[in-house]
Amino acid sequence: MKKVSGSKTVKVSEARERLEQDILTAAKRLFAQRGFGGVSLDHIAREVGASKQNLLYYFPSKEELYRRVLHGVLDVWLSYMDALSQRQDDPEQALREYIAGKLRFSREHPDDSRVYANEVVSGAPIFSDEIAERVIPALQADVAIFNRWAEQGLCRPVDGRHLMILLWASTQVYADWASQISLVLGKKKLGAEDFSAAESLIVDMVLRTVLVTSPTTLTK
Amino acid sequence: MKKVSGSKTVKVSEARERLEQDILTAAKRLFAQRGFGGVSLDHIAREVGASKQNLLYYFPSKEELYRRVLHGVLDVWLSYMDALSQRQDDPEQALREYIAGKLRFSREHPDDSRVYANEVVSGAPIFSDEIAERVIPALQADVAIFNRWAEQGLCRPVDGRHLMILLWASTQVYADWASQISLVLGKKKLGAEDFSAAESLIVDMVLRTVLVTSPTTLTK
DNA sequence: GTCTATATTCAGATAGAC
DNA sequence: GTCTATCTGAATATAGAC
Repeated sequence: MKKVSGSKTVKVSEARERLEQDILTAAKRLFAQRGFGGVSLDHIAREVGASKQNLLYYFPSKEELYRRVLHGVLDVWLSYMDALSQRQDDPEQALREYIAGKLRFSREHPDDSRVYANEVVSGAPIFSDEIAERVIPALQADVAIFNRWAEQGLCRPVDGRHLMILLWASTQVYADWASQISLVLGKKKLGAEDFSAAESLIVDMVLRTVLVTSPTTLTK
Repeated sequence: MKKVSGSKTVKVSEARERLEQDILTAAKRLFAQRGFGGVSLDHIAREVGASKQNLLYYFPSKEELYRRVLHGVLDVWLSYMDALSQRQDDPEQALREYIAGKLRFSREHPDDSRVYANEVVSGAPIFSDEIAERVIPALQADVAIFNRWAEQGLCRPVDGRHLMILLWASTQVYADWASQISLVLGKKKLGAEDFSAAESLIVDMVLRTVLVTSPTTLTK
């Protein structure tokens, strides 16, 4: 459809895709906030100025819409966590970039993070297959890279699996728990300075724990 | 009612309290798994072998039931996080006990942790007042204790607020993300050995980061 | 593609008999 | 306290006109 050259067909198709995207975006925000069961099609439809019948023209069912949202979320999630494999020769730099990337994800895509969190907290009833097939291999690849560093004597031999768990936990919390963190920090919304304070601390802790040699720059 | 000495009244009252507790427990498990919007009164009622009308005799509405569940969850949550204030003279021991306590909470009360997580991820629409009144002061007290240690030179001057955030994130993740962590560790259910591995790593990282003097026992 | 109309099921909640 | 019956609204989903 996209490649049809008749200008009218293209226009219609573009409009269609725009609405489809709008629906996905609105659905993502609402699912992030209230979970699958807490959102109605009517609610999503009103958000994009359409009717729920119209919405069911684009997506065959609510669950299918949710799957589509989750699928997109996973794409984004995974795209932010390939830093370890990119700098396989330099643990310090790789870890720094990994932490920075995951925090950037929390900052730039909080709704994606929350949809994912909602699904995992619920035991991933709908998406366990895709998580097992796409997320777990990626995580295990990171663990493997870390373990290789340890074998090569580039890192202290800490448990790579638990280290990775700690890394997502401490970075994603800035998206998923933003409401409570705001209260603790005494501000309405988290800002760039909060994310960089978080980054400093996490990097500091991780490098102190895993590096054999003294890292290049740490707080004194 | 509880103090009435007539045996019949006591019995009835006991039965009533038992059912009320059963409802609260079942509701907690279901809310933990599917969030407020994902659970119906019918669902909860079936779980305890009662009718939903009967359930509404004990609790005036679904939201009120949810509030009661959340209130109980908060009691438990807070009871596991007063370790810092208990050992104000000894940062190392206090931090060790705090981490151990929070991990014990994740292990012993995963549903409580998940109900709380669900509520916070959703932006705490129903419970923000109680969180602001009960949780935040407790957290700020911990931050204050930590900052005092830093002033006294007992700890390095890291940001106490972000340190506390990292501490709940890295401990609660073992309850809230259990389904995904199980997949990474390649086992059906998390066991004692997984929690102690987590504890070792977290304690190791925190002590390396905040202590001025060398801690008593760390991995080499 | 979007609209009106509607089928159907299920939700939370209430009333009243026992 | 628990039951049957019922109200009311909302939810997902479908059918058919335009």
